[in-house]
Amino acid sequence: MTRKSTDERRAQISQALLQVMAEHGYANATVAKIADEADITPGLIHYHFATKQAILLDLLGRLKVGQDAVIATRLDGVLKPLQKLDTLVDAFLAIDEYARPEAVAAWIIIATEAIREPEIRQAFGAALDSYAKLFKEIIKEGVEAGDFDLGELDPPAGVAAILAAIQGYFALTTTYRELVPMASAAPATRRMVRGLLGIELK
Amino acid sequence: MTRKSTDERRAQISQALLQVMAEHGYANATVAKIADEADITPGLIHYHFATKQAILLDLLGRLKVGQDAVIATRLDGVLKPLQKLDTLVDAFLAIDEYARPEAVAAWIIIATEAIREPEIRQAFGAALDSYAKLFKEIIKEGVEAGDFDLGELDPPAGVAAILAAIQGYFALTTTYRELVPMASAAPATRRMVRGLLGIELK
Amino acid sequence: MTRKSTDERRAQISQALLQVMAEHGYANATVAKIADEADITPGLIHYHFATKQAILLDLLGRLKVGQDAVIATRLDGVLKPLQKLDTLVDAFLAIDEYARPEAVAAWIIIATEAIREPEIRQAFGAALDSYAKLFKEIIKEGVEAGDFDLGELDPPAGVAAILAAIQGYFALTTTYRELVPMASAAPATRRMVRGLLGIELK
Amino acid sequence: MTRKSTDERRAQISQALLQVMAEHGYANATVAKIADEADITPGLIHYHFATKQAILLDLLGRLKVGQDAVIATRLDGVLKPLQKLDTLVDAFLAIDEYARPEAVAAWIIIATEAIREPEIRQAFGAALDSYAKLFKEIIKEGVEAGDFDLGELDPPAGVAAILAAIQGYFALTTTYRELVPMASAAPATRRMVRGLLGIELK
DNA sequence: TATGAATGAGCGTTCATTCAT
DNA sequence: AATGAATGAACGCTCATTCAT
Repeated sequence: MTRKSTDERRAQISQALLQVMAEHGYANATVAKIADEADITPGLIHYHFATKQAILLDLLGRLKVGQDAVIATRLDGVLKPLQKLDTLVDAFLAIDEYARPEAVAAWIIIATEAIREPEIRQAFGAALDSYAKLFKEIIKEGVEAGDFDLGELDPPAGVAAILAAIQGYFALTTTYRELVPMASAAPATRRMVRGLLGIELK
Repeated sequence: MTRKSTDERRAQISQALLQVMAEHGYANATVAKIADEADITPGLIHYHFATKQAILLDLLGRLKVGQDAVIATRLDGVLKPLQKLDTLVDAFLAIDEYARPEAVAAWIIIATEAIREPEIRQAFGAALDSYAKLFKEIIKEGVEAGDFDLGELDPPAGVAAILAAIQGYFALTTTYRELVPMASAAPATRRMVRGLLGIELK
Repeated sequence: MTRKSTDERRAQISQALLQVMAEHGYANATVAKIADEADITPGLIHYHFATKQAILLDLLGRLKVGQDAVIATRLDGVLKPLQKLDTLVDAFLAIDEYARPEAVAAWIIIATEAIREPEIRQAFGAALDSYAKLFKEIIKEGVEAGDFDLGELDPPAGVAAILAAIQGYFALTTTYRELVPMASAAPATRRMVRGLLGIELK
Repeated sequence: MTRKSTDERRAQISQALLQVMAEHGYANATVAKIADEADITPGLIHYHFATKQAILLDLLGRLKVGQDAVIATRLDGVLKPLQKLDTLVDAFLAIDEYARPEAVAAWIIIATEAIREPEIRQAFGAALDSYAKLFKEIIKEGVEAGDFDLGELDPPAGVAAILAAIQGYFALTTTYRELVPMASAAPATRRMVRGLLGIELK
């Protein structure tokens, strides 16, 4: 076995969990399967991670960091609130919506695991909060500029709606892709966002 | 233990799974816990269901039947397509969006389990299809009547968008309720539906 | 596998632990070895006992109950304090001192396990306390009757000394029997008791 | 890490085992914990000791050497057999009976480990033999001088009794100290020794 | 001498399922 | 229809030991 640094191994193990989980779910992503996927021994996994759950938390962190990087890159130079929202929606759902299906699957598996596991719930909630904050700032910006009109709703409700649409597309494309026409998620969500924010469709 | 008819027992066991699953997830909903919740013995569960998965499938069927009944009742007498959509959205998300949180939790747990278990995937897909068909007919009706304008999208894309929003709200309220303002899901979704279908907000 | 009542099984499993522990110690008395000794499966052990430690506690209880029965029988009809003490010393150390070496080994293994395991410490302490109480009453009786003279010591110190002698003989006969001449433990302890209590040897 | 001579390291590791064992027992004194206590790495432990058991044997040797030194010092200049016995009893049990509780705990843990591990049994037996020889010579001396009268017992039986009392006090103070009144072990044992050897208490 | 990543055998425990009653 | 003892395969995890560096 070639020796690797701790961080390399941790990344490798998290990726192995990602792959295995996409096929088997979390509970059935056994340490043995993860080890097999990573081509290492189960003992080594527990040398780098105290528990299986710790791998999931590490994976969640890496998914978040990766997505944050994508968002930051795409958002760079975008000025208008509506364009920012479109960019964000694209970052989550656009053409590459099928690009990393395992990552999307992992996301909704983590969400489900968060129901019953407080530590995961907390980490998942923190990630969601971070995205929510991003959306909220943009929506407030648009409201203040007079571009957006939420009607009887307040910005947090608008944020929740957008996140729900994204999360729902994640779930649908992962569990029952046949229902979602190719490349329809981002444009449909853009239309929904406009309805939500009281913006005239041209 | 008083003897009960097979169907009563099956319903009782499915409900017990619903309760246990809401707290522990599917994998950790052990037969012993289900038996405990149902106040019967593990052996009896396997007298009525060959496998644990069979209980989940039975539960899914009962959830569907129950929801169908609610929808049929609410939809009765509603004529206009947009009103029908609003009624459906309400049936899924309205004030009683928190009314049966265990049932909602069960739904998204089943969705996640569908990722890896073909038989569950099929049953879950059938349930989704049934709802999709309902939405599609209404959308087509609205499009033909000239009430709806999907722009570059086709009806299946519109259906997927609405189902995504509903599914996403289910997930969000179950995993991270703090993010979703009380009673905002249905009105926000109504606004999104209008945007999606190109309907002017009054 | 013939079916047995829970209590029969529990007794059988505790006895199996006793046997295995005498040869391998507690840590190396694996559930697999215990199951093998009892001619059952590891799963069945955990059907009757939640943890391996629970078996040890059960065994301790059964050892105590057995020893208490022996003591009660022997003490029956004995009136004088010194005779009572001799009878007790005999009950612990006499000719049958080698009769159940596994039980004696189990006792000192439990004592050692008590060092680090609070729950075992508590149960072991309770058993010791029960014996201590017995000795203390007899010593007080003898002191009040003017038969015993502890010098500068108080009854608890006398009790501790007797228990130490018994415990020490248990340890020595179990770990290094060659050092203890056959059948010398009880008579030597009787002499020590007399010295402790200031009684003239005839 | 500053480099140290082999013997320094071995002593350091043995002491670390002593500390860890007092809290966790032998089986649970993992090499990792020992390394942690010694502030070195697990690998280095196996550079200095082939096996974990070898550390225990080394520790036993060091405990013996230390105790021998204490005994030699205390015994220096003591002439009469009974005074020698008192001095020895004190060396094992006197006021400093609580002085090095870890060492006492280690001793009885080693005794228990000796039950199942031949190599440890042998080393432990050799240590005991050495103490037994010491006691035996003194007892013989006293018998020949007419100071001691063992009654029906022979010197080895007397030796065993004294060692049992000491070992028993070790066990009791380690596992259930509440039972042993402060500073009572040595005086009580002195009285027991007198009874054993037929010496009139003044 | 020293490190710490890596191994692999084995541990206590869980649990869906079976089956004698 | 119902019980609950029993099975056996698998699980997450531990740890003494090895070894490349």
